[in-house]
Amino acid sequence: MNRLPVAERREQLIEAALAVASRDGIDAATVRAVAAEAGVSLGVVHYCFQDKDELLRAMAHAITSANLERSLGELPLEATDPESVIESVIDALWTGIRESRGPQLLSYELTTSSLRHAELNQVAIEQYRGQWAAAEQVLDLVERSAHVSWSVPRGTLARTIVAVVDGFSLAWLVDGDSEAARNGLQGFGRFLATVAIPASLEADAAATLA
Amino acid sequence: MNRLPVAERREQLIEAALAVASRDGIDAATVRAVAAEAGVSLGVVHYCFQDKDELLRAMAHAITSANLERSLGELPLEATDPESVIESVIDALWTGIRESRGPQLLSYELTTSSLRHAELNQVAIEQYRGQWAAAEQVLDLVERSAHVSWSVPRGTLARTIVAVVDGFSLAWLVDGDSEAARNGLQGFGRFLATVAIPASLEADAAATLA
DNA sequence: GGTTGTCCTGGTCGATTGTCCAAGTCAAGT
DNA sequence: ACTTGACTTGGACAATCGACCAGGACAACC
Repeated sequence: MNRLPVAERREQLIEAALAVASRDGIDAATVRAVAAEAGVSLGVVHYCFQDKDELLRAMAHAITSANLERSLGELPLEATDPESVIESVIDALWTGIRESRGPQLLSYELTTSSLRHAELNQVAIEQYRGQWAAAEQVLDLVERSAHVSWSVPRGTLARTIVAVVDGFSLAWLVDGDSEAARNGLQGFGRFLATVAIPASLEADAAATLA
Repeated sequence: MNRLPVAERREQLIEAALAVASRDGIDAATVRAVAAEAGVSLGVVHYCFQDKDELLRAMAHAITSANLERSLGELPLEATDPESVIESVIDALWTGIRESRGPQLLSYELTTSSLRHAELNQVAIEQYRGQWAAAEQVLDLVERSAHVSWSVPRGTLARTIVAVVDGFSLAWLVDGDSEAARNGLQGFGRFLATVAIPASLEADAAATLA
């Protein structure tokens, strides 16, 4: 095999761990399986990572980042009325989820594992801090492109968004009913629209005054 | 130790497995740990269960039943207006959840494990079929005691309820913020009230006609 | 060309796991 | 009292795991 500087080898092993764990579950991501997936001999893993836990933490960090990029990457916004903006945002979000079943399931496995094993202590809370922040960014986006503000505190609303997406995603992982998940999320989107108050009047007035 | 007929011994072992797994996680529920928790020697487990998987399936069935009983057991209903009924139902439900952190986390561990391991294939879908049915029963209850019907199909609404409760529960398991979870669920309850249409007129009319 | 340090090899170790078994114990029925 | 069958015991087994190490291979630099 070709020699690599340790930093690049780490990235490769993280990718391999992600592939194994997404495909076969977190329990299948043994040191040996990861080494085999990367086409590397056993000792390399312990040369690049002190622990198996350090590898898992790095993998968790990687998948969390990937999830956030996927959530915020697309978002084509053309419409301006709140209902349409929210609908298209949810559609893009849900499409991203349903196309990554393995990583999605792995995320929940990581969350529960983190809550049980002290070595992965910070993983779960980092996942959710990231998701809550991402949800707030989505709220910002809708605010700006639909010219609305929210009648509910942003933090509360962001937490609700994450909870609802989590809940429907989990149910979809179990029974595979994509239509039910999509419909449920769109129903939540219509609720979201009811707590969006048109800010055009006050905003325009403020802009005019300035 | 005292001798027991195999049926009772099975129940005892299921309880022991539930205790170990709720306290230390599903991975800690090894055959040896369960036997030790029950104060029984190693071979007894394989005398009562063919597999470790059969024990885990029995444990999953037990915790699912327990969760459903907990969700439907209490529910003190005095108020008659939809908002109050829904509020008290959600309060009781959330109280039940926050007082059983271990079993709640174990439920999610079982769900993800079921989705990865073929031996636990049916566990997750049974969990959710039970929860969806329970949510429909709660909707029935609210219907009858608040004299409303729903402007959204029951199945859809039940699925949404389970998703929202799941989502907020998971977030609470991660960051432990009980107030945020309670507020979020009550906010969802107020949304639920908006899709409840007062059926008193038609119901009374129908009753009068009959 | 020799030296130094980085990177890789593949085998070994102890611990833990699920599974199995030969033997022991005890209560019930004859 | 004795036999039968149900229940229990505790050790042994192979498999798998994370961790470790002595040494080989290679590139870069003096």
